[in-house]
Amino acid sequence: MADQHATVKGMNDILSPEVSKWQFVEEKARSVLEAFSYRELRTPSLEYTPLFVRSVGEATEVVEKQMYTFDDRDGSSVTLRPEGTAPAVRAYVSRSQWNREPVTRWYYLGPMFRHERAQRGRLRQFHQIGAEVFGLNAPSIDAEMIAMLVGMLTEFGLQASDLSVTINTLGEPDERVAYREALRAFFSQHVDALDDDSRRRLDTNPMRILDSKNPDVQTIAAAAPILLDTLGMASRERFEQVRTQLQTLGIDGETDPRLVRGLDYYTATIFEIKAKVGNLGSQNTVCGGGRYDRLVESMGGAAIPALGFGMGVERVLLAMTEEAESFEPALSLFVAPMDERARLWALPVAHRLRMAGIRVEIEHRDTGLKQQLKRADKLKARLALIVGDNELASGKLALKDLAAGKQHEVAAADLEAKIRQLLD
RNA sequence: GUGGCCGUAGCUCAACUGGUAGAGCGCCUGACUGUGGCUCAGGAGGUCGCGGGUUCAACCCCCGUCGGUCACCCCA
Repeated sequence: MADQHATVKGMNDILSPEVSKWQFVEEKARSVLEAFSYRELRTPSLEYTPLFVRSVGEATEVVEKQMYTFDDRDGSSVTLRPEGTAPAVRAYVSRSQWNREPVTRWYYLGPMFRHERAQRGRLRQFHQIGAEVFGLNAPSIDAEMIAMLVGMLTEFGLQASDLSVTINTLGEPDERVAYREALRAFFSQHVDALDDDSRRRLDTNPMRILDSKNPDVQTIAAAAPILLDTLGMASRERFEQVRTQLQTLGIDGETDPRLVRGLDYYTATIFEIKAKVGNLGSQNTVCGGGRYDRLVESMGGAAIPALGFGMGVERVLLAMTEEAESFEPALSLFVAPMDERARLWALPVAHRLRMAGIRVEIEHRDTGLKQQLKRADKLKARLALIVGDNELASGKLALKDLAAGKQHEVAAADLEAKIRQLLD
């Protein structure tokens, strides 16, 4: 397949009927987000490289080896966005949004790019539905967002019982730094028992050792200090309030003290939702996010707290077990002209119906009625309009209800009304 | 980035562990000339992912490459 028709590895065409499932998810997502008072934000796909290096973090996997970075023609380094928060923050800061609006809720929907080893649920061009809230730091907004996500996934047709919500808190940056040192000290005592990955993380990000899947490392990690225990009263109380309010909203989120995030900007509450159903492989995290209370300020803005999430559209689609075909829109009417003259007469009729919002297909090829009805059937048309010499002569059109097998004689003037009546 | 498995018609797969490819579904056409879904009969469609090697001979063996997939890693 490495020919001139190949797509770039990990990047796919999306066509019907699959695209119908995409549209369904996108429409549902939009309506839920709009209901929660978010407005859409559209940012460029390409940004100057330092934006991601500074916000996502220099030592993160994403920045170190997954970004599509190249020199633009003028020599400046640019990067295809690997995630949506940094561009949103850039947009927020660049127009001093906090001066215009104390609380900003933005959502976005679009392709992200990460050069990873592709597998099921992990593409190089993948799509995220995401949102950011700037200017709020009450625990209730954290709970609101998580509950909204569960609600959105439910709207997609997933059962709440098939989702698992995990939450944790990373505390404030200074608390995190202290904890990191504590962990480093702890694991340093057990260096001999650590695998290579974990040893490497001892320097770069000791918190990641905690969610190692190596059983030996897990045994040691079980005795490691717990972040939550080391946090100050304020952080712990805040987290407790998030948990309580989540319960109020009917969400039973499980606290996982080992949950960490791979992007550096996160603070305080972080969360993840996994889907336990569908065709997801090991990549079953459907969405994740958290607070990033220092990012706006560190990007040159005011000290504005914020939080956000990213949801992987491909993964949501895999979790949804319904066939893509079932999301395909039905064809309302197939117009079958018997010959050139009939087609000439029928085309403007079809045009008017289409402009009236009815989904209509008309045969443009010279083919017999039998073939046309077969085609109508294939297209799952609800109705067929037969136009031939008889109809043109009598002025009575033949409108056939394909499912019922009943044919109706209709005057041209009554056509639209009759169609709407039969479609109900 | 590391390791395993896989790659044959549009789709799902088959071809005695070497002798130059088949089925089902789908698609097209027809079964007395203006009526579909069922049935029947025909038909089109494959450089066996690509390149190289071994061999008298390769879809089947070897190497490389591209793609997919699973696990690790990472994350949405």
